[in-house]
Amino acid sequence: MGSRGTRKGVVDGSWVLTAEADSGANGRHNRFDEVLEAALEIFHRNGYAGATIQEVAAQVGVLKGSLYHYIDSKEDLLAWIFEESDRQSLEIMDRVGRLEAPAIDRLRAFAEAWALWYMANVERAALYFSEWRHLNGERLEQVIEKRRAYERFVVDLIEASKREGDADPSIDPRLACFLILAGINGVPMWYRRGGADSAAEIAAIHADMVVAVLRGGPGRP
Amino acid sequence: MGSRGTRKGVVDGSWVLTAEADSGANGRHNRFDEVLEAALEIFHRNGYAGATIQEVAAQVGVLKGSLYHYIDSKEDLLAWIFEESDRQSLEIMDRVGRLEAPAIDRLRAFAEAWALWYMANVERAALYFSEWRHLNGERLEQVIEKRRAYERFVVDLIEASKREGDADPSIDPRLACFLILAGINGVPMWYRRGGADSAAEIAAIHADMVVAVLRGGPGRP
Amino acid sequence: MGSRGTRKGVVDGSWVLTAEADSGANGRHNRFDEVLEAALEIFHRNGYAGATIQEVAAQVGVLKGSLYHYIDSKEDLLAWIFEESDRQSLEIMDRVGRLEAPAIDRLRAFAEAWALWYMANVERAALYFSEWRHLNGERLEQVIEKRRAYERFVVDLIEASKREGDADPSIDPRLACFLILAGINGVPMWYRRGGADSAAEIAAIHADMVVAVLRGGPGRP
Amino acid sequence: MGSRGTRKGVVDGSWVLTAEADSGANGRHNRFDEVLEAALEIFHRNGYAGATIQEVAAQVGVLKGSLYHYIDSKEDLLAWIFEESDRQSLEIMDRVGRLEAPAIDRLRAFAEAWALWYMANVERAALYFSEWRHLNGERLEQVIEKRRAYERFVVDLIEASKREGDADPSIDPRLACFLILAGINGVPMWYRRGGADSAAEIAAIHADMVVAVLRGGPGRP
DNA sequence: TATGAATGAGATTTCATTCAT
DNA sequence: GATGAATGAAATCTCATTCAT
Repeated sequence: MGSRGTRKGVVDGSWVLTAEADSGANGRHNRFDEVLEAALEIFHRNGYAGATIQEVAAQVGVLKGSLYHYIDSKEDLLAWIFEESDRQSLEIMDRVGRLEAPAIDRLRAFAEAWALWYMANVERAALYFSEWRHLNGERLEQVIEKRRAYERFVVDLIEASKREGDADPSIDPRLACFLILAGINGVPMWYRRGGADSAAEIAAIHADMVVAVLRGGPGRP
Repeated sequence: MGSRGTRKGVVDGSWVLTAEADSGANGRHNRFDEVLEAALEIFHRNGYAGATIQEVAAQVGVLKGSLYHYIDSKEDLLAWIFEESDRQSLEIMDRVGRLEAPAIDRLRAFAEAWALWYMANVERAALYFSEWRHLNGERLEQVIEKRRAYERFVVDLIEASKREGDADPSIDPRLACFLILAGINGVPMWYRRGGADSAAEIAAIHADMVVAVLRGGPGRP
Repeated sequence: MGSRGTRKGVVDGSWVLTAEADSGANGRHNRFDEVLEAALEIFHRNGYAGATIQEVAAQVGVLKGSLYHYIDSKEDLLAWIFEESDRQSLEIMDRVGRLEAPAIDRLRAFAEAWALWYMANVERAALYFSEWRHLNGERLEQVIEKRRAYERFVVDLIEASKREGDADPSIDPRLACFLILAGINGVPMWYRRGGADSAAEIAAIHADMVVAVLRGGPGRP
Repeated sequence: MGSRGTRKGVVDGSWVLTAEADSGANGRHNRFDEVLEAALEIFHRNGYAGATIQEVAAQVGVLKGSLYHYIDSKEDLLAWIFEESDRQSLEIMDRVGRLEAPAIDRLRAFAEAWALWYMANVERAALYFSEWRHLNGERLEQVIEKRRAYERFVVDLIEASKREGDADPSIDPRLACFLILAGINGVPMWYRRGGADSAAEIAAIHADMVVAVLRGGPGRP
């Protein structure tokens, strides 16, 4: 319980609503951001391949030809959406990385923050994990590299937890890592903002699970 | 561990590899099944919208026009793939439903069976949960209806567990339900058949987590 | 009135129902005739270009590939249908040509017979005049040649009528000819076999009109 | 003869050449009209089903894909062509409907105007009566409904003529109606603009026939 | 004869993208 | 910046035709 209190510190921040709130906050709500937001919504609704530039343009309120004042290609839209997602993800890692606490607590903080971010940015997060294969060339490589960095970050935390005696030594760090990163992925299938279950509650459950699995709980005789 | 032995009984069956193994077993490897398998692979690789009939045809080894001997539309391919998935999902529910055991054990059996099926049929399962929106009309309604039936099945088990005193009374059944159903969804992001971690091991971990969360254990102070 | 009695002689004959009744009469109702009948119906329903071999095959009750035991191409179907129509048209000219009567009476007989044939074979006749352009090469030339022969036949009758003093000398024979041949063309738009107005009645009206126009009557002050 | 002079009043108007002449007259020759004109020509030449979008595009001078800037489907082209035809037909009825004259004279005016329109717009008119079956759904129903309205208009005129004592009481109004409407249908088979027989002459003959048949002339003892 | 799988050409349609205005 | 016409490549789908069984 006490630990949860401290975790608040981690997740407390404007970043939770970053994407949407940000642009509005400082009036820089320019056309380019509008385009990215429209693309985010449309891509989430129909998938990247199933979405059309025409739909994005309609969402913005311009004709499709006009979109090309802001982008060079459809893939640009996806890439720029991902860039913002990268920034937000990085911020989570930064905050957690700066915590002064046992590795297991930082892991819990990370799991919870991750889940919270996911739920506060369902469209963005879902896109981030399901549509990356539609990038090409260098961009694709960058995305894969970013994924590896996340993995290394979490794996390091897990191994630290094991060294500190807070995690079952038999735990496979990669497996546990993906449990944390990907376990929340099913959320968009059912999570509705403002539903009965608060995002905070769900995030806590997710973090509990992660810690329980790492500790190797009584559930495993 | 012993409990795992008995669980084997539940999940032990040809169904785990049903779709793929079946047709190969007895030379009835007809063209139509080949077409569905090819579509499954291509759709999984590129997504339904990003995949082309041309690619499916090439995978089968015929010209694109020839595919229309077997289907009426691209959507048909998706629908028929889903039909088989429905059949397989239903079988899991049937097997679990016929178990004579406390609800919490049946839940665990279900969670494990679900995860095992998922990993034995990663492409199929991933498709099942990510591409259903590309169906239209009545087919879309049917898919949604099927989803509701799964949900009801699991929710009922959870509520029975609560009545039988094996689950934390404060658990929200819907939330727990989606934990079971969707928690495994992230798996395709990283699971590789034949990797170091056996599917059975992963499924057991998943089942453990589910039960731990339902019991509300020491993991939640 | 008396003239109508003699006309009976002209139109009285099996040819009125030729196409359909014939094949049934002598049991030679073979598959090939069935195919032509099916094609006639389908081509009439959807037009030649709009009809598919598949539809014709379904009407016959075989698969489309099987049709090619009877034909070499889709165009063959049209050509053979036209061949039968040619035969039937020729028979009308023959019968009229053998009549011993003033030209104007033979013209009337022809107009009436023509209309009667048209109404007894609406599908065939409508096809005959609307789909000939879909023939190619020599077949197209033949059809056009046949049309010219009809025209000459009628034009000759009209000129004879003029010589015999039964037709207005100022009448343009070609114009009158087409009046006779084409004037009945609109019939399929509204004629329904077995309707209140008997085919005989309609044919008589048509013949009346033709003669009235040729005579140049009091209708033209 | 004098009566023909007054009839001029009915048919005298730009509408005779409306479609084609109009757009050219005032330079507002926009692309959309060009597309419709091209489609009209191509559809008339090959039939709707036998014509290709490719051919229409070539006639306009753009690539086939570009046509979809103006239409949503090939059927749209047909539908829009028909819409213009509807407008023109309606105008004829309007003009005739506003005439102050005995019903039989209005009928004659209608028959003549109808024939004149037909000959001034052969392609359009032929299409109007031969290709309507290729429309679907609501559009098909609308066309059928329009046809019924024409019929009612003419039937009403015929019945009025009977009441006014100018038409043979034994005439079947529906039959006579179709005589007027459909009797001119065969024209495209042989009429060539600028031929020896002026459109006006042919229209007059058609009107004569119609009136003669309605009056029940000496041709019918 | 009949089947049904396959072909291959071509039809309609879609859509990212360009560009003159 | 914005428009809308146009492009061109490619996608889905159709269909007459062939052919081994």
